[in-house]
Amino acid sequence: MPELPEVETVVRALARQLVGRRITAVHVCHKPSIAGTPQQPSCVCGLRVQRVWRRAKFIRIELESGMGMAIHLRMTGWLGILDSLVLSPPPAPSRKGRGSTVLQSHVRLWFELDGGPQRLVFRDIRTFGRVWCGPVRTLDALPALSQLGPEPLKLRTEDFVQRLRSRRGRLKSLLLNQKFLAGVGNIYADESLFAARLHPLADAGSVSAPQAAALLRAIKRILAAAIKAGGTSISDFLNPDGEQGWFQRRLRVYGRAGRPCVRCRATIQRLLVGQRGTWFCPRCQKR
DNA sequence: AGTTCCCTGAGG
DNA sequence: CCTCAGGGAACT
Repeated sequence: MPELPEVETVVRALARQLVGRRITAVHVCHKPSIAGTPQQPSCVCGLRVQRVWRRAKFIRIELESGMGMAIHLRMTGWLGILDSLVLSPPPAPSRKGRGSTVLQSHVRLWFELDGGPQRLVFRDIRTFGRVWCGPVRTLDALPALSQLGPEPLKLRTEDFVQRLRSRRGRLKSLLLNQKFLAGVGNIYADESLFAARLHPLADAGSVSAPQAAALLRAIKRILAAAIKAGGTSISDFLNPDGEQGWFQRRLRVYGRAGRPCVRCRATIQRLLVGQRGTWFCPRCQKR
C-alpha cells in the first residue's frame, strides 16, 4: 500500500533508470487504468524523460515539450522497468514467489523505450491505480493534484499547528485527508499518532499546540526513516527492482492488535476510523 | 464530517 | 462461503 515513503522509493529508483530515455510507443491493455486522463497516453510518444519526482502519493514524470504523466499506485500499483515482457496470467494462489515472472502478471499498460527492449511497465492487481497523460499544466490542474495540502516533510511547525487547531473532527481522519496533509496514509498515520501519544479519535481542534508540534515531528521522523528503509512491504509493495522495503520490521503499532504495547505492555487495540483499520495503545494514547 | 463503493487476492 | 485489506471519488 504505497504511501509517501513508498512512492518516494519508487521515484528515486525510476529517476535513475528513466531520465534521458525516450518513450517510443504505448500499449494499454486495461482501459480503466487511464480513466480521466486528459489526453491519450500516445501523446507522450517520441518524447524524452526530463524529470521524475513525487507530489504526495503521485509519481510525476516530466517529458520534453511540456508534456508529462501523473501516476497514482493506490494500493497495489507497481511501476518499473522490465527487460522483457511476456504477459502472464495471474499466478495461482499457491505461487507466492517474488520472482520476475510475478512482475509480469496484472500488467495494465506499458511504454516502450528507445535503444533497447526495456519497457516502463505499470501493473496493478486491484486496478485502483491510475495513469494520467497530457500537458504538465493540464495535469497540475486536475482536482486530485491541485487540491493537495502541504508536503509534510516541508511543512513548518507553526503552519501545521495552526492548520490542525482550526479544524474539527477525528485526528486520524484529518491526517489521512490529502487536502489537509499530502502523502500520509493508514500505516504512517497510526505510527505517528502512537509516537506522539495521541489518540486517533481525539478531536483535532482540541489538540494542544505542543502536542501538534510533537505530532508533526513524529510524522517527519517516521516518514524519513521509512524512506531510508525503502518503504514498508506489508503485503504487496515492491520497489521498481522487485525488492521489498524493510520498514515493516520497525512498525510499533500498525497491525499489532492483541499484542503488548512496546512502550507500556498494555494490549494494542484495533478499531475502525472512517472504515480504515486503526491500531493504537489504549494506555499510551490519550484522547 | 461521515459513509459507500470501486477492485482482487488472501485467509478463515 | 465469508471478511478483510485501503486511497480517494462520490455520495449522504
